[in-house]
Amino acid sequence: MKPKIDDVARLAGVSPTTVSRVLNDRGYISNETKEKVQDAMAKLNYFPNDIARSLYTKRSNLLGIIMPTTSNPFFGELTFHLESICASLGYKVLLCNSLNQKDKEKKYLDMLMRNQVDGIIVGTHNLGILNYQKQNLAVVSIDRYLSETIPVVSSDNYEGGKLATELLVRKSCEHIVLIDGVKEIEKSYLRREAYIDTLDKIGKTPIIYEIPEVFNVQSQQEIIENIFSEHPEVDGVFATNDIFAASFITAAKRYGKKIPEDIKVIGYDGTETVRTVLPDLTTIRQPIEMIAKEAINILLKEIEGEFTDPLHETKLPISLIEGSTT
Amino acid sequence: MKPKIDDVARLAGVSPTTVSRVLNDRGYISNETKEKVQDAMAKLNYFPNDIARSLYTKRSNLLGIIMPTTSNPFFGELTFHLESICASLGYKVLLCNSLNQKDKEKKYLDMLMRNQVDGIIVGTHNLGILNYQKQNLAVVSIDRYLSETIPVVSSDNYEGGKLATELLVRKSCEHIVLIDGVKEIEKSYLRREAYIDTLDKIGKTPIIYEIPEVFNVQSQQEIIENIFSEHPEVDGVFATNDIFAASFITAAKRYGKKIPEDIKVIGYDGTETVRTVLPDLTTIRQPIEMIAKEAINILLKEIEGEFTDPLHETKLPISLIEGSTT
DNA sequence: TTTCATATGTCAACGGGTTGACATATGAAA
DNA sequence: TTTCATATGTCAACCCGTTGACATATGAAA
Repeated sequence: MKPKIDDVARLAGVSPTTVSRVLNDRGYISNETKEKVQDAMAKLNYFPNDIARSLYTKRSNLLGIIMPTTSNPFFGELTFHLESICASLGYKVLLCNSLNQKDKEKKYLDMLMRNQVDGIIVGTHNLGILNYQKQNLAVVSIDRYLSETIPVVSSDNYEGGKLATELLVRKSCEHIVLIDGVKEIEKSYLRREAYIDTLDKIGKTPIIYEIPEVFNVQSQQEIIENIFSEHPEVDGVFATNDIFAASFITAAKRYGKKIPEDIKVIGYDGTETVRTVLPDLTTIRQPIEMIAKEAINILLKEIEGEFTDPLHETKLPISLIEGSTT
Repeated sequence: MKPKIDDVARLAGVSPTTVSRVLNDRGYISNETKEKVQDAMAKLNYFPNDIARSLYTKRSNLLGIIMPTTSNPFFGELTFHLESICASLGYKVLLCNSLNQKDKEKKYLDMLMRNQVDGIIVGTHNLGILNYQKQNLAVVSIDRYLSETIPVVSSDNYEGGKLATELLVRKSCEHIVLIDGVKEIEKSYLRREAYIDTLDKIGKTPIIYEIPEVFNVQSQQEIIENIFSEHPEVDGVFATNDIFAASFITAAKRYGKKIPEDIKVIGYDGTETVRTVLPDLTTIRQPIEMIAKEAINILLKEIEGEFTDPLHETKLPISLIEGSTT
């Protein structure tokens, strides 16, 4: 059986209250007693039961992180930073990979509520559910507009979309295709809007390809290949994430198109992984670590009840990284 | 205040015990009562407190996952699969990114113990700590030999290393360099051993480059660049992960070397991300999902106490994916 | 000598849900 | 009419650590 506080007390020859005082650094304890207790804990291999602790204190120090999937480099890196920061602040992280599936998100949310998480960081977009379940729960969203009461942290998507499109225009692309995710209600499409606006301004027509199953490589490839038959004139591609961009480049090679000579390509995200594996790719880099920091900042304020602004939105700066694909 | 079981009971007009009976599907309950209770729960937005529940049942249904970093595509994908499978089995996951740092791993382990996890899945290699802290804790390791009592799940690293090296030999490479991580005590180096054995057999000398900070892109690049000055004759490279391979290819380009004409390169892991971003890369693919499944299988058996074999090792099949870099 | 900061003990309530023991009531089958 | 499965209630103990109230003891400063 696992040792409990009474076992420690007995071995150390003190009362359970004293052990608790040592554990929580409360009241008066002599160094001598403190050491005796710590020795006993070490000897017994005692770990205080945080579950019992949480029950009494009503603070779980648990945060939920709901992401589509840590398989994706953007979310994988985001999750890493989020968790690292949480750990440094004494928060523990319950990880949820929802794959953007509504039913899974619902289940995960339920699970997080039952586990008394102090807050939730959301990187997926189906959680309209949150509205009425919210109650006092602290929530912060990354890059998704979930509801009017949930603060959003994102990078400057409009600026990013503008920078990307303008670069292609500046490089004399005449037929610029956008490869994007599917337009859904809960998600803002600022990258797309910037693309459309920028083309509008110079009298060009947007050509948009939507990839529905973000995490299904197969269908992704098929849709991208359609571009070559349906728009053989394409000479510029703005992909709203680097994976799409990479898939396009692969397809382009198969179709005998040279990059950047025949077609210029710019991606989005600029994750470390893609920067390492495909350093040539021109992309818009998101400040992933900064996003993580800011999201947690806001969430902690919500948890402490210091946060009141209902329509809070944080836009962090992006940067253009020019490789050799443009 | 959050509603509790008594609030639900009051609203439904039943006793708390009856609510508990509904929650746990225990004893006799009429459908009518069941519905009344469920309605009340819905109305109050009640979530049973899993913390209180765990305290009594002594089962947290919590698993700890300790990985170096989810930023890395291999571990990101592994974490995704592990978490997904856990979720489908009713287990919750506490995520830990240790960056392979001993002090962090120690802290994480401590945290997991305090949180009464039912088991731990380890993908890092510093946990000699586990030996004496282990007690009754169920642990399974992925690809690392932590101690004699901890089962290991991995893919067939020796076979993979052999396949990779043999491919380079078959493609007439004369000077084959291995790019590997740093050799440490707790980790097995079967990929490296296979490389050495294979070269030995045909009378060639191994040339090994070790990259210490797996997650520091900077130093990684520097070490790799040394290859060109120290071994300009190199015409084949076996990198023990795809990221190293990609870094080498980048460096090779900078040095005016053509791949595969001048130098042939094979990587390791074959993650979806790298397969998408750099599909040309020849690599040894690990069955990541299968590894995750098997690890959890074993862990659950340990938790249920059905597991006895102390020296358990599972080797899953790898496969060669030939791209155009060899 | 008095006073007070320091040091430790005892005790019980508390957090929220679970469970076993036991009581009671109803309606259908034997 | 008896019996029993079904249905629900009451009650208290339990899980484990925390905390406040209160008692007691010691030694040093005033």
